[in-house]
Amino acid sequence: MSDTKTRILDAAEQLFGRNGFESTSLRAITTEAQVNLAAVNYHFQSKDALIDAVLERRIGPVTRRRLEMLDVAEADPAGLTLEKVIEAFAAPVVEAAMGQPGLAPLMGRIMATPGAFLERVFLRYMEAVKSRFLPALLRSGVRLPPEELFWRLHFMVGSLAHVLVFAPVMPAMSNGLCQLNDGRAIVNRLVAFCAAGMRAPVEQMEKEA
Amino acid sequence: MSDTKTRILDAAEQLFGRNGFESTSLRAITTEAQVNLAAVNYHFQSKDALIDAVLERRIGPVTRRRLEMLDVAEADPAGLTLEKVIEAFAAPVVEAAMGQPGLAPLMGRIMATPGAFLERVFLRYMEAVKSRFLPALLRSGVRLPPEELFWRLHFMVGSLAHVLVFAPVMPAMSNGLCQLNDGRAIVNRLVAFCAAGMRAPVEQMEKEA
DNA sequence: GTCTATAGGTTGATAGAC
DNA sequence: GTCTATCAACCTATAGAC
Repeated sequence: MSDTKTRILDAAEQLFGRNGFESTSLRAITTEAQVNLAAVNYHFQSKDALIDAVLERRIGPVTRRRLEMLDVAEADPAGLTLEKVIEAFAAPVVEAAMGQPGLAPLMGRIMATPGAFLERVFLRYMEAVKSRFLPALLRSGVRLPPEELFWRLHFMVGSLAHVLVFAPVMPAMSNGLCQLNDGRAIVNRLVAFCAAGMRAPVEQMEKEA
Repeated sequence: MSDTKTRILDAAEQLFGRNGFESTSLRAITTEAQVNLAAVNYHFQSKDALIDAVLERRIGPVTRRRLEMLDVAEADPAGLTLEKVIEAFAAPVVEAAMGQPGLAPLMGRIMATPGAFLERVFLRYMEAVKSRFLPALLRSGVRLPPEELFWRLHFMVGSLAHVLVFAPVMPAMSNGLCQLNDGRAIVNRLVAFCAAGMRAPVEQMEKEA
């Protein structure tokens, strides 16, 4: 399984996460993967198709796991808490990211980069997630005006994306205070923070003069 | 004031925000600014120096405003609430970003991109912010283990950065539900969410077997 | 200060031998 | 499937006329 194609995918994943898609040259990838430059265009057709393949390989399993966890949580409607819904959203991506070194920033980049790449991913995977998680949030007892709910979901995704993007530098940034070896602990902190934020009282808007 | 130098800065700001630093060529900038290609290297010395100038122009005022607002809040120690501290952190950047169309994604990108650019900005501006805001948080009544506090600050910055990065596409992404014309309203929502998150009870960590 | 012209390097992609 | 060699297009930066 350590054939050329896989080695290219592995190297591309690391470098895309570290430097972004457009700043990563095919030459950098083939050097890191120790394969020939032409191998990229043989196994994939273009750099764009390689990007798709890199995303495809990781996002599919995470999306499936998210929906699985949500299924489990929703199987017991009475016990469906806000925390369980948020955990189903956050845990799969955090665990996947922490399990494979260098994967986190790529995941974060996908969530935090608007434009062509996000749309490509969003339309293909996130639509299913959104259509399942929004109703689940409501069923879990969240009572918010639609606009407020959308903003708070946005804040939540931002927290999650930020954790992933900064994962490689987090220990250094915090002077060793924050470590990443325990993905479960990170998810727990994130869930506690976001659940409390979701339950915050809705600010009354002042009337304009 | 609409001289060549300013036109370059304006165009660079827009394009850096939209496509990132490395994906934006000097040609794209000079075309957008309707100036000659060589003007960039005349007025600035290099692309790297241009990036610095673009950042410098916007971040300085925001940093000053942040510290000003914190000064005002801390002038009345009894009334120093968590909300006021978070607002002093978030409001200046949101208001600056919303005031100038196209500026938001650049601000978000600065906050959400680790690596050379963040370090350049972080060391020059954020160190002052951090050294003032962390103590202010404690004085406002936050009682958290240092590790937990750092994580929650990280979550908060992530929410803020995400709002900025996605500002241009937020209305479309929410099917028109979330608009950006009222920066104050966004800050209020963000403050409510993050303050509640900061006040969340600390999750008890399970002992490892 | 503004321009043209160009140097010198890197990129993605491909043709064709093995 | 893997390689070398190469193309055309792009990039940043600069030299030098005006």
